[in-house]
Amino acid sequence: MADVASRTGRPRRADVEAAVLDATAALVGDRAYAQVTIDAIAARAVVAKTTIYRRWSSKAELAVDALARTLGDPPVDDRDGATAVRAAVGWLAGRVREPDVRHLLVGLVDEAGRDPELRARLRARIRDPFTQALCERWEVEASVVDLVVDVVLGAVLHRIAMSGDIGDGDVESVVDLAVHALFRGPTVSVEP
Amino acid sequence: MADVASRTGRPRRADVEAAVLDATAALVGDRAYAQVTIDAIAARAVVAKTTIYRRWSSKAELAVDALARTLGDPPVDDRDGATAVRAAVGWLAGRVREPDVRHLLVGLVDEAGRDPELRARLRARIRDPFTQALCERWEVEASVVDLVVDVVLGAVLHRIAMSGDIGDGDVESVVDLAVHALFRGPTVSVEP
Amino acid sequence: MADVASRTGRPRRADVEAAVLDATAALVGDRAYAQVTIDAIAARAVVAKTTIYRRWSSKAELAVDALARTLGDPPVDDRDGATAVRAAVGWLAGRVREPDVRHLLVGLVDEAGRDPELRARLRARIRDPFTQALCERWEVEASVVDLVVDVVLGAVLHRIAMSGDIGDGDVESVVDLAVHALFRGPTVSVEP
Amino acid sequence: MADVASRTGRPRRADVEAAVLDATAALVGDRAYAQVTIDAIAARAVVAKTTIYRRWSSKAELAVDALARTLGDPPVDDRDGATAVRAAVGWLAGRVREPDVRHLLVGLVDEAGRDPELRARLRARIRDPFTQALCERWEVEASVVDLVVDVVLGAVLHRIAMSGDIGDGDVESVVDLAVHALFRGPTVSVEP
DNA sequence: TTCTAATCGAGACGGTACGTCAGGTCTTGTT
DNA sequence: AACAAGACCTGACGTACCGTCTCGATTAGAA
Repeated sequence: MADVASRTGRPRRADVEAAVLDATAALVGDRAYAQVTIDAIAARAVVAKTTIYRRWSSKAELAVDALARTLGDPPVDDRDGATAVRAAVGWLAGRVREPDVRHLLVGLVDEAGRDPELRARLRARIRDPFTQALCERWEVEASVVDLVVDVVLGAVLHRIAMSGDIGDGDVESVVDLAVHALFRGPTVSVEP
Repeated sequence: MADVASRTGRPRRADVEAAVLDATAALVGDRAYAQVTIDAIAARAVVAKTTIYRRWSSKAELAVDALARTLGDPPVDDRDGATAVRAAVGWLAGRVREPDVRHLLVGLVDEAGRDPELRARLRARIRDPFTQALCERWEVEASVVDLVVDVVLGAVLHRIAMSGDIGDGDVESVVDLAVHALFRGPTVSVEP
Repeated sequence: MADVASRTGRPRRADVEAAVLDATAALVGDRAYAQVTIDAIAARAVVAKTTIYRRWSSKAELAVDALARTLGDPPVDDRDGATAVRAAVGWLAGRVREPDVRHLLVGLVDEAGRDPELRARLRARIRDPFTQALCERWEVEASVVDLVVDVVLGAVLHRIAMSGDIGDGDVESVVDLAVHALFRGPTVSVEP
Repeated sequence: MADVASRTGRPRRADVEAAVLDATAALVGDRAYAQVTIDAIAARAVVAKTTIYRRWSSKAELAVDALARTLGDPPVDDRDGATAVRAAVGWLAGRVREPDVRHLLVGLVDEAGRDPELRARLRARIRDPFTQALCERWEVEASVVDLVVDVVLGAVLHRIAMSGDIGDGDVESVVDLAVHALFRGPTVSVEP
């Protein structure tokens, strides 16, 4: 979406964006993203379908923004480095277990496979902000954090997709695994 | 599918199954799972659509079988325990990077989120055989292997979905991470 | 539409065509053709929209068939030449005054202006059969009959479009005018 | 349209009306009335869509005015009564053969069927002026002229709609037919 | 050999969502 | 006020795919 509004013409309704994104998140909390129709989103947001297509060129773009909004930012944490990082990663893992975040992310991962632009958008809006937030506060390398994020998100999503759910213990395990790699470095091979 | 062929009536063509599964894998190698239509599969396999639906009740079920067939079995390995296990997990990670396996799996993960039966089928045909193969030959607990598989598959898939590709080094990292957990136990440090 | 049904595959439902054409005529009796939606026709005929589009490539083609069916054939007439011809033309004029025939014809005339194929279809299905029926029974030239038909239909339609209705006397006048030309020849100029 | 300009506020641009009507006529010369969008007219007239809707309440009203402007008035003719009347009717027939006049009229006829106000407007702006011009100069009854006009316009339009074009001879025939009725009276022979 | 029952090919069918388009209304800032 | 620009709502469009169905034509084993 354009960052600068054009100077002329009727300005865009300011509340439309939030209404549509919230409607999307709400509907996606009940059923999977593929089951949520643009018409249903429009109806719930009390907005015309054409208004949605004027702002987002596809369902996927809309989903990225809805995900970014629903996901939110990790809570601030003043504790010691390792502890705080672990908390942040754990928060992310917890968010992905929620139905709305999960449904959006899974649906997008499916479509991202066939759309490079969507991938870039997904990185820019979802992963990068989280990674940056961590890097700004503690001394960690961005590329390593990216991998940690992918491991955590991927593992949790895949586990739920395969088993319908994931236990608290398994989430802990995955987070531990990833954070351990983050600090010790990921190349701790089993062989001597 | 029926295990026993009925005694009367025209017998089913024996070569149909392989032709359809191969056609599915071939088409899914080029485009994403959602882009591959049943009609296209039927046309490529030179088979009627009805013939497909007589054997598989839905596109998803067909995809599971196609995935199982395309994925194949891990190569036999006579080496020492830890080394062989790592090789097996590494082989799995390598297979998931291939477009056909990846597209099928991602598409199925999407649908599995809203279909418990599909989840069960997916576990039974894809994850369990692999887990069993490992458990039979080496002393590892099934539930731990399951988690390792989910971590590896999920991480690799998610990485590719986010970045379009995954480097050899990152694959190594993920496999190391997972195998390390497999032997040390995943509960490295739940408490701070 | 294809005259010969293909030998293979599920045969087309025989009653669909009549149901759709009747539904079209019925709906077009109430409102103008442009106001009648394909969805409404499908709903009234208890048929899927796709089924309609399988048989008719556009709303206009459907309308031509609906018009041909609704219009019907001129009643048989054993009387003397001139009298019978006048009766036939009068019958045509009377039919065009009916809302369903009128709405269909006006809507088609509008679209025919931008579609040569539709024009040909319109001639073949509507005007030619009527002209032929007259030529077969009495000694009249086809091209002259065509012109007479165009004069009668055009005049009645235009009159109704301009005034909302046309009186019985005016219909008589138009028919007389046209039939007079038919027998005396149209080139009876006012000048000597 | 308002007859008196209000005293306060910015005065209306005087050249807008002509620009819009000309743009309409020009666009309608190429494609059919239904294919010409208000946005296209606005763009061609270098005028905002709101400016158009401030003057005309609908596309149809605009089209009526555009038609009246494009059609123009019959040329003055000082010859003897019958000859001049025939020339005037012939001029009208000739004008209707032009693409712009024809497209506008056909499109309006379609819409007039469902809109009584449009019918009245069409009569007042198109048919009545022509009829009056004839009545003022020669001794003919208005209602008869109206019928003649409807016959000529209807016949020519319908002929073109059915055949794509109309030959000069056929136009002559139609005009002769109509004018003949005008002078002899239309009730040549209602009874057999 | 004839009968029987299931398979196969071909394609019609119902249903659901898609993304687009045009008419007409409304809301800004500018003249 | 009028105007330019463009957002907005409404309603219909024609398309695509899924999964079901109905035919005629096969193709075996059973009677």
